[in-house]
Amino acid sequence: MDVKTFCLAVLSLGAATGYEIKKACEEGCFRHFYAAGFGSIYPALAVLCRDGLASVVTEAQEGRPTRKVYRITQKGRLALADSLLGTPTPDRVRSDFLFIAFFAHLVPPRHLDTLIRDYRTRIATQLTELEARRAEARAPGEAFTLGYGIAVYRAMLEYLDQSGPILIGEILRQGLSPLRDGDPPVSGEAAQ
Amino acid sequence: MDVKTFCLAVLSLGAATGYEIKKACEEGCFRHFYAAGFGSIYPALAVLCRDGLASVVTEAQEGRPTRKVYRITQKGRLALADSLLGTPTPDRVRSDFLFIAFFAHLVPPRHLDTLIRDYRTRIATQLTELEARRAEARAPGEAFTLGYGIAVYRAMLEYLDQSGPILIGEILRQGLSPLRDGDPPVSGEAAQ
DNA sequence: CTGCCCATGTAATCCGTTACATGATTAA
DNA sequence: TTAATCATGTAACGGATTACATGGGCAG
Repeated sequence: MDVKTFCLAVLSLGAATGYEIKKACEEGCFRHFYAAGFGSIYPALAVLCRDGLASVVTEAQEGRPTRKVYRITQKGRLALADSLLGTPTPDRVRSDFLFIAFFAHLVPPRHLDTLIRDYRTRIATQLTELEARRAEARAPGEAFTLGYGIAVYRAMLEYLDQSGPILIGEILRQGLSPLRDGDPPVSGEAAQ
Repeated sequence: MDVKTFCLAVLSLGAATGYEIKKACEEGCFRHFYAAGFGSIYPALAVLCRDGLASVVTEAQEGRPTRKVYRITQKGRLALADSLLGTPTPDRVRSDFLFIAFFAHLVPPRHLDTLIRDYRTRIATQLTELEARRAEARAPGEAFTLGYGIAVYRAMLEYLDQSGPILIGEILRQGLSPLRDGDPPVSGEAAQ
Protein backbone atom coordinates (compact mmCIF):
# COMPACT_ATOMS: atom_id res chain seq x y z
CA MET A 1 0.00 0.00 0.00
CA ASP A 2 1.58 3.22 -1.10
CA VAL A 3 1.15 6.58 0.56
CA LYS A 4 -1.49 7.63 -1.95
CA THR A 5 -3.78 4.77 -0.99
CA PHE A 6 -3.06 5.37 2.65
CA CYS A 7 -4.08 9.02 2.41
CA LEU A 8 -7.19 8.09 0.49
CA ALA A 9 -8.10 5.60 3.18
CA VAL A 10 -7.63 8.10 5.98
CA LEU A 11 -9.74 10.60 4.07
CA SER A 12 -12.49 8.00 3.80
CA LEU A 13 -12.88 8.35 7.57
CA GLY A 14 -13.46 12.08 7.24
CA ALA A 15 -11.93 15.25 5.88
CA ALA A 16 -8.37 15.98 6.96
CA THR A 17 -5.28 18.07 6.30
CA GLY A 18 -1.87 16.68 5.40
CA TYR A 19 -0.72 17.51 8.87
CA GLU A 20 -3.52 15.51 10.43
CA ILE A 21 -2.81 12.52 8.22
CA LYS A 22 0.78 12.60 9.38
CA LYS A 23 -0.38 12.61 12.97
CA ALA A 24 -2.69 9.70 12.25
CA CYS A 25 0.26 7.56 11.34
CA GLU A 26 2.67 8.66 14.03
CA GLU A 27 0.33 8.96 16.98
CA GLY A 28 -2.93 7.57 15.74
CA CYS A 29 -4.23 4.09 15.29
CA PHE A 30 -2.09 3.29 12.25
CA ARG A 31 1.16 3.79 14.10
CA HIS A 32 1.92 0.12 14.57
CA PHE A 33 1.66 -0.87 10.94
CA TYR A 34 2.14 2.17 8.78
CA ALA A 35 4.42 5.17 8.54
CA ALA A 36 4.76 8.13 6.21
CA GLY A 37 6.38 11.54 6.32
CA PHE A 38 5.39 14.96 5.04
CA GLY A 39 7.67 14.50 2.09
CA SER A 40 5.45 11.74 0.78
CA ILE A 41 2.06 12.78 2.14
CA TYR A 42 1.87 16.25 0.59
CA PRO A 43 2.80 15.11 -2.91
CA ALA A 44 0.42 12.15 -2.60
CA LEU A 45 -2.43 14.49 -1.66
CA ALA A 46 -1.65 16.65 -4.68
CA VAL A 47 -1.79 13.64 -6.98
CA LEU A 48 -5.06 12.49 -5.41
CA CYS A 49 -6.59 15.86 -6.28
CA ARG A 50 -5.09 15.88 -9.75
CA ASP A 51 -6.71 12.48 -10.38
CA GLY A 52 -10.04 13.58 -8.99
CA LEU A 53 -9.93 11.14 -6.07
CA ALA A 54 -9.96 13.95 -3.54
CA SER A 55 -10.88 17.62 -3.41
CA VAL A 56 -9.32 20.48 -1.46
CA VAL A 57 -10.65 23.52 0.29
CA THR A 58 -8.25 26.10 1.64
CA GLU A 59 -9.30 27.42 5.01
CA ALA A 60 -7.79 30.58 6.39
CA GLN A 61 -7.50 30.64 10.17
CA GLU A 62 -6.75 33.46 12.54
CA GLY A 63 -3.60 33.06 14.53
CA ARG A 64 -2.72 29.80 12.74
CA PRO A 65 -1.34 28.90 9.35
CA THR A 66 -3.83 28.43 6.58
CA ARG A 67 -4.85 24.82 6.22
CA LYS A 68 -5.90 22.82 3.21
CA VAL A 69 -8.67 20.44 4.04
CA TYR A 70 -8.90 17.41 1.78
CA ARG A 71 -12.05 15.38 1.18
CA ILE A 72 -12.45 12.10 -0.60
CA THR A 73 -14.66 12.13 -3.70
CA GLN A 74 -17.04 9.48 -4.96
CA LYS A 75 -14.45 8.46 -7.52
CA GLY A 76 -11.98 8.25 -4.65
CA ARG A 77 -14.25 5.94 -2.68
CA LEU A 78 -14.53 3.62 -5.63
CA ALA A 79 -10.78 3.65 -6.13
CA LEU A 80 -10.23 2.90 -2.45
CA ALA A 81 -12.72 0.03 -2.43
CA ASP A 82 -10.84 -1.33 -5.41
CA SER A 83 -7.42 -1.04 -3.79
CA LEU A 84 -8.72 -2.85 -0.73
CA LEU A 85 -9.71 -5.79 -2.92
CA GLY A 86 -6.18 -6.42 -4.17
CA THR A 87 -4.01 -9.17 -2.69
CA PRO A 88 -2.03 -7.76 0.21
CA THR A 89 1.73 -7.98 -0.01
CA PRO A 90 3.36 -9.91 2.84
CA ASP A 91 4.12 -7.92 5.98
CA ARG A 92 7.49 -6.28 6.03
CA VAL A 93 9.29 -5.96 9.34
CA ARG A 94 12.61 -4.21 9.77
CA SER A 95 14.02 -4.49 13.25
CA ASP A 96 17.40 -3.08 14.13
CA PHE A 97 16.91 -4.35 17.64
CA LEU A 98 16.54 -7.98 16.57
CA PHE A 99 19.41 -7.54 14.17
CA ILE A 100 21.73 -6.39 16.91
CA ALA A 101 20.36 -8.99 19.31
CA PHE A 102 21.19 -11.71 16.80
CA PHE A 103 24.81 -10.64 17.01
CA ALA A 104 24.72 -10.26 20.78
CA HIS A 105 28.02 -12.11 21.02
CA LEU A 106 29.69 -9.12 19.33
CA VAL A 107 28.27 -6.55 21.73
CA PRO A 108 29.47 -5.63 25.24
CA PRO A 109 27.01 -7.03 27.83
CA ARG A 110 26.51 -3.59 29.36
CA HIS A 111 25.44 -2.22 26.06
CA LEU A 112 23.22 -5.18 25.40
CA ASP A 113 21.49 -4.67 28.70
CA THR A 114 20.75 -1.01 27.96
CA LEU A 115 19.58 -1.98 24.52
CA ILE A 116 17.03 -4.45 25.81
CA ARG A 117 15.83 -2.14 28.56
CA ASP A 118 15.31 0.75 26.14
CA TYR A 119 13.54 -1.48 23.70
CA ARG A 120 11.29 -2.82 26.41
CA THR A 121 10.37 0.70 27.42
CA ARG A 122 9.49 1.62 23.87
CA ILE A 123 7.26 -1.42 23.47
CA ALA A 124 5.58 -0.80 26.82
CA THR A 125 4.82 2.78 25.83
CA GLN A 126 3.31 1.72 22.54
CA LEU A 127 1.24 -0.89 24.28
CA THR A 128 -0.19 1.65 26.70
CA GLU A 129 -1.11 3.97 23.86
CA LEU A 130 -2.80 1.25 21.87
CA GLU A 131 -4.78 0.16 24.90
CA ALA A 132 -5.96 3.72 25.43
CA ARG A 133 -7.05 3.96 21.81
CA ARG A 134 -9.01 0.75 21.87
CA ALA A 135 -11.71 2.25 24.08
CA GLU A 136 -12.47 4.91 21.48
CA ALA A 137 -12.39 2.63 18.47
CA ARG A 138 -15.20 3.43 16.04
CA ALA A 139 -15.08 0.99 13.15
CA PRO A 140 -14.95 -2.77 13.89
CA GLY A 141 -11.77 -2.96 11.83
CA GLU A 142 -10.16 -0.37 14.03
CA ALA A 143 -10.85 -2.36 17.16
CA PHE A 144 -9.58 -5.51 15.49
CA THR A 145 -6.42 -3.83 14.37
CA LEU A 146 -5.74 -2.27 17.75
CA GLY A 147 -6.38 -5.58 19.47
CA TYR A 148 -3.90 -7.21 17.14
CA GLY A 149 -1.21 -4.71 18.04
CA ILE A 150 -1.97 -5.10 21.73
CA ALA A 151 -1.74 -8.88 21.55
CA VAL A 152 1.58 -8.68 19.74
CA TYR A 153 3.11 -6.08 22.03
CA ARG A 154 2.07 -8.07 25.10
CA ALA A 155 3.76 -11.14 23.71
CA MET A 156 6.88 -9.10 23.06
CA LEU A 157 7.02 -7.76 26.59
CA GLU A 158 6.50 -11.18 28.05
CA TYR A 159 9.26 -12.61 25.91
CA LEU A 160 11.67 -9.80 26.66
CA ASP A 161 11.14 -10.22 30.39
CA GLN A 162 11.62 -13.95 30.21
CA SER A 163 14.41 -14.31 27.72
CA GLY A 164 16.23 -10.99 27.87
CA PRO A 165 18.00 -11.77 31.17
CA ILE A 166 18.83 -15.25 29.91
CA LEU A 167 20.48 -13.85 26.82
CA ILE A 168 22.55 -11.40 28.84
CA GLY A 169 23.53 -14.18 31.19
CA GLU A 170 24.76 -16.31 28.33
CA ILE A 171 26.76 -13.48 26.84
CA LEU A 172 28.34 -12.73 30.20
CA ARG A 173 29.28 -16.37 30.64
CA GLN A 174 30.85 -16.67 27.22
CA GLY A 175 32.61 -13.35 27.15
CA LEU A 176 32.93 -11.21 24.08
CA SER A 177 33.70 -13.04 20.90
CA PRO A 178 37.30 -12.09 20.12
CA LEU A 179 37.92 -10.42 16.79
CA ARG A 180 39.82 -13.03 14.92
CA ASP A 181 43.09 -12.04 13.35
CA GLY A 182 42.42 -12.97 9.77
CA ASP A 183 39.66 -14.01 7.47
CA PRO A 184 37.40 -16.73 8.75
CA PRO A 185 39.17 -20.08 8.44
CA VAL A 186 36.52 -22.21 6.80
CA SER A 187 34.51 -21.94 3.61
CA GLY A 188 30.93 -22.81 2.80
CA GLU A 189 28.11 -23.57 5.21
CA ALA A 190 27.85 -20.06 6.51
CA ALA A 191 24.63 -18.24 5.92
CA GLN A 192 22.76 -21.32 4.84
CA MET B 1 20.66 -1.12 9.20
CA ASP B 2 21.42 -0.94 5.55
CA VAL B 3 22.13 -3.85 3.27
CA LYS B 4 25.88 -3.32 3.51
CA THR B 5 25.88 -3.83 7.25
CA PHE B 6 23.54 -6.75 6.89
CA CYS B 7 25.84 -8.49 4.42
CA LEU B 8 28.82 -7.80 6.63
CA ALA B 9 26.99 -9.33 9.56
CA VAL B 10 26.04 -12.44 7.65
CA LEU B 11 29.63 -12.79 6.48
CA SER B 12 30.78 -12.59 10.09
CA LEU B 13 29.08 -15.96 10.57
CA GLY B 14 31.12 -17.49 7.77
CA ALA B 15 31.99 -17.10 4.11
CA ALA B 16 29.07 -16.82 1.70
CA THR B 17 28.03 -15.88 -1.80
CA GLY B 18 25.52 -13.19 -2.66
CA TYR B 19 23.03 -15.87 -3.50
CA GLU B 20 23.41 -17.46 -0.09
CA ILE B 21 22.99 -14.14 1.68
CA LYS B 22 19.75 -13.64 -0.19
CA LYS B 23 18.58 -17.05 0.94
CA ALA B 24 19.56 -16.21 4.49
CA CYS B 25 17.08 -13.38 4.52
CA GLU B 26 14.23 -15.04 2.69
CA GLU B 27 14.41 -18.53 4.13
CA GLY B 28 16.98 -18.27 6.89
CA CYS B 29 16.82 -17.00 10.40
CA PHE B 30 16.65 -13.31 9.45
CA ARG B 31 13.43 -13.73 7.51
CA HIS B 32 11.18 -12.31 10.19
CA PHE B 33 13.01 -9.04 10.61
CA TYR B 34 15.07 -8.34 7.54
CA ALA B 35 14.68 -8.44 3.79
CA ALA B 36 16.91 -7.62 0.85
CA GLY B 37 16.98 -8.45 -2.84
CA PHE B 38 19.76 -9.21 -5.31
CA GLY B 39 19.57 -5.70 -6.61
CA SER B 40 20.85 -4.39 -3.30
CA ILE B 41 22.97 -7.31 -2.10
CA TYR B 42 25.32 -7.58 -5.07
CA PRO B 43 26.19 -3.88 -5.16
CA ALA B 44 26.60 -3.88 -1.36
CA LEU B 45 29.04 -6.77 -1.58
CA ALA B 46 31.03 -4.90 -4.22
CA VAL B 47 31.27 -1.85 -2.00
CA LEU B 48 32.31 -3.99 0.97
CA CYS B 49 35.22 -5.32 -1.08
CA ARG B 50 36.10 -1.89 -2.42
CA ASP B 51 36.31 -0.62 1.16
CA GLY B 52 38.38 -3.58 2.32
CA LEU B 53 35.70 -4.87 4.67
CA ALA B 54 35.37 -8.10 2.73
CA SER B 55 37.39 -10.13 0.25
CA VAL B 56 36.27 -12.25 -2.69
CA VAL B 57 37.42 -15.49 -4.20
CA THR B 58 35.90 -16.70 -7.45
CA GLU B 59 35.27 -20.41 -7.44
CA ALA B 60 34.59 -22.25 -10.68
CA GLN B 61 32.29 -25.24 -10.33
CA GLU B 62 31.50 -28.06 -12.69
CA GLY B 63 27.91 -28.23 -13.80
CA ARG B 64 27.02 -25.04 -11.90
CA PRO B 65 27.59 -21.35 -12.44
CA THR B 66 30.80 -19.88 -11.10
CA ARG B 67 30.35 -18.47 -7.62
CA LYS B 68 32.03 -15.63 -5.83
CA VAL B 69 32.66 -16.44 -2.22
CA TYR B 70 32.95 -13.44 0.08
CA ARG B 71 34.77 -13.39 3.38
CA ILE B 72 34.82 -10.74 6.06
CA THR B 73 38.19 -9.15 6.79
CA GLN B 74 39.60 -7.98 10.11
CA LYS B 75 38.74 -4.43 9.14
CA GLY B 76 35.26 -5.66 8.37
CA ARG B 77 34.90 -7.22 11.82
CA LEU B 78 35.87 -3.96 13.47
CA ALA B 79 33.42 -2.04 11.29
CA LEU B 80 30.67 -4.50 12.14
CA ALA B 81 31.33 -4.33 15.87
CA ASP B 82 31.11 -0.57 15.53
CA SER B 83 27.83 -0.61 13.64
CA LEU B 84 26.34 -2.86 16.29
CA LEU B 85 27.13 -0.25 18.93
CA GLY B 86 24.99 2.43 17.32
CA THR B 87 21.50 3.25 18.58
CA PRO B 88 18.98 1.10 16.76
CA THR B 89 16.27 2.89 14.81
CA PRO B 90 12.73 2.01 15.90
CA ASP B 91 11.19 -1.07 14.32
CA ARG B 92 9.32 -0.43 11.11
CA VAL B 93 6.31 -2.56 10.30
CA ARG B 94 4.33 -2.30 7.09
CA SER B 95 1.28 -4.51 7.05
CA ASP B 96 -1.11 -4.50 4.12
CA PHE B 97 -3.19 -7.04 5.94
CA LEU B 98 -3.80 -4.81 8.95
CA PHE B 99 -4.38 -1.89 6.66
CA ILE B 100 -7.14 -3.71 4.81
CA ALA B 101 -8.51 -5.13 8.05
CA PHE B 102 -8.82 -1.62 9.45
CA PHE B 103 -11.14 -0.81 6.58
CA ALA B 104 -13.01 -4.10 6.86
CA HIS B 105 -16.30 -2.22 6.56
CA LEU B 106 -15.38 -1.41 2.95
CA VAL B 107 -14.63 -5.00 1.99
CA PRO B 108 -17.09 -7.79 1.06
CA PRO B 109 -17.31 -10.30 3.96
CA ARG B 110 -16.40 -13.19 1.64
CA HIS B 111 -13.24 -11.47 0.65
CA LEU B 112 -12.44 -10.58 4.22
CA ASP B 113 -12.80 -14.18 5.25
CA THR B 114 -10.40 -15.37 2.56
CA LEU B 115 -8.02 -12.62 3.50
CA ILE B 116 -7.86 -13.64 7.13
CA ARG B 117 -7.59 -17.31 6.31
CA ASP B 118 -4.72 -16.75 3.89
CA TYR B 119 -2.96 -14.52 6.34
CA ARG B 120 -3.37 -17.09 9.08
CA THR B 121 -1.86 -19.73 6.85
CA ARG B 122 1.13 -17.55 6.07
CA ILE B 123 1.77 -16.86 9.74
CA ALA B 124 1.38 -20.52 10.65
CA THR B 125 3.91 -21.50 8.00
CA GLN B 126 6.42 -18.95 9.22
CA LEU B 127 5.92 -20.13 12.77
CA THR B 128 6.63 -23.73 11.83
CA GLU B 129 9.79 -22.73 10.03
CA LEU B 130 11.05 -20.64 12.91
CA GLU B 131 10.40 -23.46 15.34
CA ALA B 132 12.36 -25.84 13.16
CA ARG B 133 15.28 -23.42 13.03
CA ARG B 134 15.41 -22.92 16.76
CA ALA B 135 16.72 -26.42 17.33
CA GLU B 136 19.78 -25.71 15.20
CA ALA B 137 20.46 -22.25 16.59
CA ARG B 138 24.18 -21.74 17.15
CA ALA B 139 24.73 -18.31 18.67
CA PRO B 140 22.75 -17.29 21.78
CA GLY B 141 21.49 -14.27 19.89
CA GLU B 142 20.13 -16.50 17.18
CA ALA B 143 18.09 -18.52 19.66
CA PHE B 144 16.86 -15.34 21.30
CA THR B 145 15.84 -13.85 18.01
CA LEU B 146 14.08 -16.99 16.84
CA GLY B 147 12.28 -17.28 20.15
CA TYR B 148 11.13 -13.72 19.78
CA GLY B 149 9.64 -14.42 16.37
CA ILE B 150 8.01 -17.58 17.64
CA ALA B 151 6.42 -15.78 20.58
CA VAL B 152 5.08 -13.05 18.32
CA TYR B 153 3.74 -15.40 15.66
CA ARG B 154 2.01 -17.50 18.30
CA ALA B 155 0.32 -14.43 19.70
CA MET B 156 -0.78 -13.49 16.19
CA LEU B 157 -2.30 -16.89 15.52
CA GLU B 158 -4.11 -16.87 18.82
CA TYR B 159 -5.50 -13.44 18.16
CA LEU B 160 -6.56 -14.25 14.61
CA ASP B 161 -8.40 -17.34 15.79
CA GLN B 162 -10.15 -15.47 18.55
CA SER B 163 -10.95 -12.16 16.94
CA GLY B 164 -11.05 -12.97 13.23
CA PRO B 165 -14.46 -14.62 13.36
CA ILE B 166 -15.77 -11.83 15.56
CA LEU B 167 -14.70 -9.22 13.04
CA ILE B 168 -16.34 -11.08 10.18
CA GLY B 169 -19.49 -11.46 12.25
CA GLU B 170 -19.64 -7.73 12.89
CA ILE B 171 -19.14 -6.92 9.24
CA LEU B 172 -21.85 -9.35 8.23
CA ARG B 173 -24.24 -7.84 10.74
CA GLN B 174 -23.61 -4.28 9.62
CA GLY B 175 -23.57 -4.94 5.89
CA LEU B 176 -21.20 -3.20 3.53
CA SER B 177 -20.74 0.47 4.09
CA PRO B 178 -22.55 2.12 1.16
CA LEU B 179 -20.50 4.39 -1.05
CA ARG B 180 -21.93 7.77 -0.26
CA ASP B 181 -22.98 9.91 -3.16
CA GLY B 182 -20.95 13.00 -2.46
CA ASP B 183 -18.08 14.19 -0.40
CA PRO B 184 -18.26 13.41 3.29
CA PRO B 185 -20.65 15.82 4.96
CA VAL B 186 -18.65 16.97 7.94
CA SER B 187 -15.32 18.65 8.37
CA GLY B 188 -12.61 18.30 11.00
CA GLU B 189 -12.24 15.53 13.57
CA ALA B 190 -11.37 12.94 10.99
CA ALA B 191 -7.96 11.34 11.15
CA GLN B 192 -7.20 12.34 14.69
C1' DC C 1 9.19 -30.40 -21.47
C1' DT C 2 8.11 -27.23 -18.04
C1' DG C 3 9.68 -25.01 -14.43
C1' DC C 4 12.62 -24.42 -10.55
C1' DC C 5 17.41 -24.13 -8.60
C1' DC C 6 21.79 -22.41 -9.06
C1' DA C 7 24.36 -17.89 -9.87
C1' DT C 8 25.70 -13.30 -11.35
C1' DG C 9 25.10 -8.81 -12.39
C1' DT C 10 23.26 -4.04 -14.54
C1' DA C 11 20.06 -0.34 -15.48
C1' DA C 12 16.02 2.13 -14.88
C1' DT C 13 12.91 3.71 -12.10
C1' DC C 14 10.39 4.59 -8.23
C1' DC C 15 9.58 5.72 -3.68
C1' DG C 16 10.58 7.75 0.27
C1' DT C 17 13.42 10.09 3.65
C1' DT C 18 15.94 14.21 4.91
C1' DA C 19 16.97 18.68 4.74
C1' DC C 20 15.65 23.13 3.67
C1' DA C 21 12.54 27.23 3.85
C1' DT C 22 8.93 29.96 6.56
C1' DG C 23 6.45 31.71 10.42
C1' DA C 24 2.87 32.71 14.02
C1' DT C 25 0.99 31.05 18.57
C1' DT C 26 1.17 29.06 23.00
C1' DA C 27 2.55 26.44 26.91
C1' DA C 28 6.36 25.40 30.06
C1' DT D 1 12.99 32.16 26.25
C1' DT D 2 12.86 27.80 24.71
C1' DA D 3 10.43 24.34 22.78
C1' DA D 4 6.55 22.54 20.84
C1' DT D 5 2.35 22.77 17.92
C1' DC D 6 0.34 24.14 13.93
C1' DA D 7 0.91 24.14 8.82
C1' DT D 8 2.64 23.91 4.06
C1' DG D 9 5.58 22.69 0.65
C1' DT D 10 10.10 21.74 -2.47
C1' DA D 11 14.51 19.82 -3.73
C1' DA D 12 18.03 16.71 -3.38
C1' DC D 13 19.59 12.62 -2.38
C1' DG D 14 19.73 7.80 -1.34
C1' DG D 15 18.19 3.37 -1.21
C1' DA D 16 15.80 -0.31 -2.86
C1' DT D 17 12.72 -2.77 -5.92
C1' DT D 18 11.92 -4.30 -10.58
C1' DA D 19 12.98 -5.62 -14.82
C1' DC D 20 16.27 -7.11 -17.91
C1' DA D 21 20.00 -10.25 -19.51
C1' DT D 22 22.15 -15.07 -19.42
C1' DG D 23 22.44 -20.02 -19.04
C1' DG D 24 23.31 -24.95 -17.54
C1' DG D 25 21.45 -28.72 -14.60
C1' DC D 26 17.88 -31.43 -12.59
C1' DA D 27 13.38 -33.02 -10.90
C1' DG D 28 8.61 -33.83 -11.78
